[in-house]
Amino acid sequence: MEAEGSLQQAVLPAPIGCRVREVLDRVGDKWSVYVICQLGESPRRFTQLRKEVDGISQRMLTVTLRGLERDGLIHRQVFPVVPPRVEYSLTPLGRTLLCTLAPVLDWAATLSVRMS
Amino acid sequence: MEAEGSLQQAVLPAPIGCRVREVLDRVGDKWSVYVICQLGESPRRFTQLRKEVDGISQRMLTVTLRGLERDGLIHRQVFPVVPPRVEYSLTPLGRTLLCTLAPVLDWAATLSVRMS
DNA sequence: CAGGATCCAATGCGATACTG
DNA sequence: CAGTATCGCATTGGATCCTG
Repeated sequence: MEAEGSLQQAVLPAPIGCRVREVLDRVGDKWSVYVICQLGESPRRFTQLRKEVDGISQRMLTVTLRGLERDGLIHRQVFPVVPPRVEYSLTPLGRTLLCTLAPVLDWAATLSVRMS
Repeated sequence: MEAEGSLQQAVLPAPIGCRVREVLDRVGDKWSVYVICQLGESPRRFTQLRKEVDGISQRMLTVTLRGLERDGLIHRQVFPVVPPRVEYSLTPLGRTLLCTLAPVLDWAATLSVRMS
């Protein structure tokens, strides 16, 4: 990689496009970012997430959580009790992603205001 | 909206998740970000983009460009000549998005290194 | 050159039913 | 409670052919 400096500029080296795609392939689906934002507040249980992430099906919550776990963005902790209790939380890596996403959130918010 | 302050924190208010989805719905498809990165370098013609954005079909390039244009992220300029000449470029809004995306690029790059 | 139109395959996702 | 398994629909995207 030849240019790692001023990423503040609007003009970026081309190969970076692929990099973005890597990220988008991870969190660019319908629910991942939504779930990450929820876990950003505090650890959550399965059913709790299902209520908070509006409209998500039980299947997709499972699929999404599995994917995020496999990518090392969230941690899954099982408590060996009955009834089962499973808590999901962001890993340090997941938190860095959430931080990284913040400017994008901000951009989206600004855009929403303009388009009202 | 109740919290518009410190977006630098890892903990973000929940409703923001929807905001991210708005953005992801716009540029979270397979090719948009890729095209935006290319146009970030300089204006491009259709065929030129098709060569640079590796693997994109002619149909998807058309669809992607139309979408970005409708969302006000890129500008389409037609030169009334034969053979036709059409140039695409980022709008100011598109450039702000590209800037916003920079940290995400950086994050992805770091991640790639770790996972090698 | 820069597309529009059409057809088809792959995937994403929701609904539903069942389980330790 | 926290899942797994199966089905079927809707969307996405690629290939191909055609045009001003």
